[in-house]
Amino acid sequence: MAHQRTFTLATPAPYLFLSVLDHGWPALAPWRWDSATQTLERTERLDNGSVALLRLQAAEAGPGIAIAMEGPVEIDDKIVVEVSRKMSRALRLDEDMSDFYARAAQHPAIYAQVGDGRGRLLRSPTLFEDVVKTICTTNITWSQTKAMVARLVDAFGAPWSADPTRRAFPTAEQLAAVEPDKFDAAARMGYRNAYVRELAVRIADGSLDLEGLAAADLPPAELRKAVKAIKGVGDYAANTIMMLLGRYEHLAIDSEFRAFVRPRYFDGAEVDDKELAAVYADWGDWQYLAYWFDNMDTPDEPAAE
DNA sequence: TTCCAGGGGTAGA
DNA sequence: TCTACCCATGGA
Repeated sequence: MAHQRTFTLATPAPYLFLSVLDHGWPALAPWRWDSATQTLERTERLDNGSVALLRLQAAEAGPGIAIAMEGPVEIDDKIVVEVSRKMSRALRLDEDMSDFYARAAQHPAIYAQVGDGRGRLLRSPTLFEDVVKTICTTNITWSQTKAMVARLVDAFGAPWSADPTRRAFPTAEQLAAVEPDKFDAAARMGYRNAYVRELAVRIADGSLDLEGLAAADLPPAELRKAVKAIKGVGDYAANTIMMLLGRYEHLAIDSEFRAFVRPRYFDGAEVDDKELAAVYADWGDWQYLAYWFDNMDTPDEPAAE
C-alpha cells in the first residue's frame, strides 16, 4: 500500500522555484522535469532503505516549495525532516546569495538573467552523486552524459515499488558491490568506468569520507586540493565540484566556456585560457555564476540542453 | 572514415 | 610547470 504525504519547504527571499532549471542537473536521472505541470520529480532512497517518489512544485499560496511524497512505508515526521534536509541541500536553500545579487544589480546584462531569486543551481542530495555526474560531463557530449547517468541509475539504483522503472541514484556501497565487468558493461562510461568504480570503492571501504569533506568547513584551497585528488577530477571537474559545494570563485573552463567567451569578448581570436578567464576576474567570489548567467539567454527553458 | 565532445592521467622534459 | 600522447564512447 502506498503512503502519501505533502509538506512545505520554506524558501529564502528572494527565491524563484524555476531557478531549478538554471542548471543542467534536472535533466539527469533520477531527477525529472515535467514542464506541463512545472514539477521537479525525483526518486529518492531514504535512510530506512525504502524508495519514495518526490514531486516538488512552487507552493500554490505564498512562498515555499510543496513536496508531495509517495512511498511504500508510512511517512513519519522523521522522514519529513530527512527529505527536507536533502532537498534543501539539492536546491541550496541555505546559501546566502545576497552579495551575488548586489553585484549582479550593477550589471544589467547579468541581472536580466539572474533577476530576483535565481542562481541557486540545482545539485544533488549527496556530494557523491554530484562528483559522479561531474565526471560524466568530462570529454563527452551532454546527450551522452544524460545517457550514461540514466544507465547507471537504471542498472544499479534501488527501484520505486510503485513503478520499478523509476529508480533512486545508487549509493557508493551499491556500486562498489558490483563486479567491475558487470559495471562497465551496464554503465558504458568508457574510461570513466574505472574512475567511478574507484570512487565508489574508496567511499565504501572507508578510505575516503566524501560526505565528510562536504560537511567540513575546510579552507577553499584545501577543499579544492582534496577534490582534485579524486581520480578523474582535473581542473574543470574540480572547479565544477567547488561550484556544487557553493564556492563560485573558480571558473570551470571547458570547450563550452571557450566557445562562448572567445567570440563574445575577443572577436574569435586565439587567446589562451588565462586571458579568457580574466573576463570574469572582477566578480571575485562569484566568477562561476557571472559566467553562467552571462552564457544564458533562454531564462525560461532548461539550462545546458 | 575522421573528428571530437561542457577533459584527465601519465611520462618525460 | 608544460607538452605529447593516450584514453572509451557514440554522434555528426
